[in-house]
Amino acid sequence: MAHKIITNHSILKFEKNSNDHTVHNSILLGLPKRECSAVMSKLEFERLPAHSVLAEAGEEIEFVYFVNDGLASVLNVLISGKSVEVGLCGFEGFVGLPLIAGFESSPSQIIMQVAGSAFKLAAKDFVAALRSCPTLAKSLGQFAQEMGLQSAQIAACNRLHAVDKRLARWLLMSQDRIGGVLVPLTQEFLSHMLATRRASVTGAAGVLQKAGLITYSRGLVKVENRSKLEAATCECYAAMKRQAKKWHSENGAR
Amino acid sequence: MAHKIITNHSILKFEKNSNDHTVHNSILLGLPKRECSAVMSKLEFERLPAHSVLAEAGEEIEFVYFVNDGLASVLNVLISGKSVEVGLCGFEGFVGLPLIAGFESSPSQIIMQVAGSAFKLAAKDFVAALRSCPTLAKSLGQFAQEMGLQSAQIAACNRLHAVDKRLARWLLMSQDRIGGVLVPLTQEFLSHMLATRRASVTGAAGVLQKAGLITYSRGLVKVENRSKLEAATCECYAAMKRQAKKWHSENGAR
DNA sequence: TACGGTCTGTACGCTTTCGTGCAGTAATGT
DNA sequence: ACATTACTGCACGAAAGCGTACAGACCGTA
Repeated sequence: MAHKIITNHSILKFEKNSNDHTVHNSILLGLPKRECSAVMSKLEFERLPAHSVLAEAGEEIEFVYFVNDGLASVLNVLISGKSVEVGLCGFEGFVGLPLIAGFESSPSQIIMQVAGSAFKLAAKDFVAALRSCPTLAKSLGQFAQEMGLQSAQIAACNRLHAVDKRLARWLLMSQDRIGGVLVPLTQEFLSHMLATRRASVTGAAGVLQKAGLITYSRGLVKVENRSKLEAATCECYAAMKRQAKKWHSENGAR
Repeated sequence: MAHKIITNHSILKFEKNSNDHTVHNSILLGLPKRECSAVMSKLEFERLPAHSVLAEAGEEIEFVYFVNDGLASVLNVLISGKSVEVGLCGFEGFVGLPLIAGFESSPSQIIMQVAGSAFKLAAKDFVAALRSCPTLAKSLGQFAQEMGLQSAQIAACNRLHAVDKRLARWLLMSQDRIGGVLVPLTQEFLSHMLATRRASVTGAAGVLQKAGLITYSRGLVKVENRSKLEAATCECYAAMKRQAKKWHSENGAR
């Protein structure tokens, strides 16, 4: 037992023991003091277990979330019940984007894939806060562009690239957003993300594992060789990262 | 010759003979008088032949365009040279969205698929105008959300739906944006839009034609039965339209 | 220690799409 | 009128993915 591999269980324990309300969310951290305290005073910290729903497709947005930990997926749900992931959001992001344009319903379902936490705010309070916080509005506008970029790149990737490349991309994107080398997700859920059969995920994951890029077992993927994994994925991962970096340097430079 | 089918040639003649500078662009039409005249005074009308490039992937945005006629495609171009369409824009839209968030480069290539025209403005003049036109800023923010919705839905559609459904969706979306029943595009270009082989387009188009939904010949598709075409496509077309409609009713209702 | 639930590996036949090449036909230009 | 270009139809084997099913491995709990 002593040298046993880390399991879901131990991750959950760590999560439960944590009392950390420190702000990790990039958008909140980037606000000037005045706006930050104005917004923070209204925020409520909330733990988000895996698979909790932050927004339902087609429904009115009740709360917005500044994600602090964990990983949220933006999913497009089809009538058949199948879903396709069109975006990923971690501590760098925000859930509730339509509100910044004056829209009130979310076109996508957004769920936590990896348990975490967020600072939460009622939609109408958020809209009010937005009016008095220009920096916040700007940051969220930029984040919206980044999510659009993600959707666009994923649209291309879904069309042109094989399952194993897409899996590698997904793992890299996830790792960027949750930190650490462990990605706690079963093949079943990965198959929903990539909109493919679980059997295909088994195959793709097997390829990556045999190449020594990852190890995984029962719902826990560990990235063993990050740089080789980057080499094994399609260009889409690098393309998104490059454009995001470019945008932020443009923004910082003025 | 008398009863000959309308060809590309006749469309081009019509285009060239037209002297119409009437504003059809929805965003401009939606502006209050003050903003509209402020913006319009700086705009320059420009004819846009098919395949003209409005923005180059990864490059700085020089001009923005309020599309007035024709059809622009937002393309994600991959290293291989293949491209995937991630969005469509006609008279309802605008090219240059990253600027509204303070970003200066376009992640996508945007080209005219169907010849048309636009009102054009230098990027820095646009940024200046934006500051004094809140309604414009809001409209563009909303349009950005709609383009994000498009990308997301297309990402799902590209993953899950067969070529002929996607082709039908594309034709419907195009028709909505250019008006009329004629869509002047060759199979070769359609294959780039749908990121598939031209041979696959031939097959899919043949299916639609045999079913009496469209006729086409040498670069000109004619929609013969709109409602049946809507029945023949996947849910994605209706899903996008429904959400857009919902958003606008939410916006109008307040 | 046994059990039930969850997760993973693998196999089968089938459909769709891919990559490619070639031939036929309509429009264009000189 | 003729050559050239552009567009379309089709055929071929190869490859990838799909839907499905089943068995084995692992875990927590009783």
